[in-house]
Amino acid sequence: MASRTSTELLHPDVGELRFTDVLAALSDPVRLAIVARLAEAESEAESEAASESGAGAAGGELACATFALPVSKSTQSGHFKVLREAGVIRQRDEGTRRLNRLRRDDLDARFPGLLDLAVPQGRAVIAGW
Amino acid sequence: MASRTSTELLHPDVGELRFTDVLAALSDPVRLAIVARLAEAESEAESEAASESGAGAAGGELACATFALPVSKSTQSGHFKVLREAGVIRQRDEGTRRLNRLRRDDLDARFPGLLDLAVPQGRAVIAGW
DNA sequence: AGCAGATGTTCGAGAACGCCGAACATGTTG
DNA sequence: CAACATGTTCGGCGTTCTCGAACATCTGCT
Repeated sequence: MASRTSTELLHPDVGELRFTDVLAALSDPVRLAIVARLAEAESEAESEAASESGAGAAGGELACATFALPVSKSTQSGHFKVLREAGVIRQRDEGTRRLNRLRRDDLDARFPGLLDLAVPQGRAVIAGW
Repeated sequence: MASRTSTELLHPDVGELRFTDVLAALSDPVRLAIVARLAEAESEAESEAASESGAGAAGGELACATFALPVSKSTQSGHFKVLREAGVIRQRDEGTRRLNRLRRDDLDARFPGLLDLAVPQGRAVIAGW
């Protein structure tokens, strides 16, 4: 899985984030849906931490396979890669799964309001499926 | 001039604006620079109307040729077309020139805050030239 | 009217990118 | 170890982007 040869997952630093790359990453319905689902998982993790329950997406992380996307697996892989290299999500490997988390803090710091705009749009995409 | 065969310039209605198309339109440095210049022309026209002077970009409109862009003319034509069909700008023909204006009202109505985010980024692009 | 210049668009070719199925790599489980 | 599950990589195919060259339309000048 996850190409454990020697290459590590490259994530741009907060200061490295390029507006055009982030917009390009968010300008696709599938990727927008991914972002919306991650935002949902994020808030779920928050409320669960407050209520001390134990299920759900721990830490707001979701594996790639948990998204039921209407594209092939290889295309999904490409979409996650675009989001990661643009700095929209952060990925880490755990066992056979690759966990994804939204980089909300970094995005809010550099482009305040953008995620608040994109997430509802992503939800609308999902609603149309 | 502007292809006066029979096809009129098609502009999407405010309700027709698609988030993904707008983001894709804004995810290019050249187009971002165009938007920033139009925003500048817009505010110039505003202050001039207040002071009753007469020069500058009337009504916040700028002809395609007034942008000194580092791409070929045909590519510029394509960029303006993308912006228009995404609903970011409105174009109208006057004589031999095609005048462009930012659709700020429509964009602010559908995606509030997006232009406020994009315009400074476009200015940064111009500053790097 | 006629012709030259200015402003944009369209066309054709070559490069770059996106999506897919198939094959591969890695980790987990019985 | 074998079967399975999760993702990535590869090669092909179609779409999209960019450019120069040619074309179309309007304005001015003579």
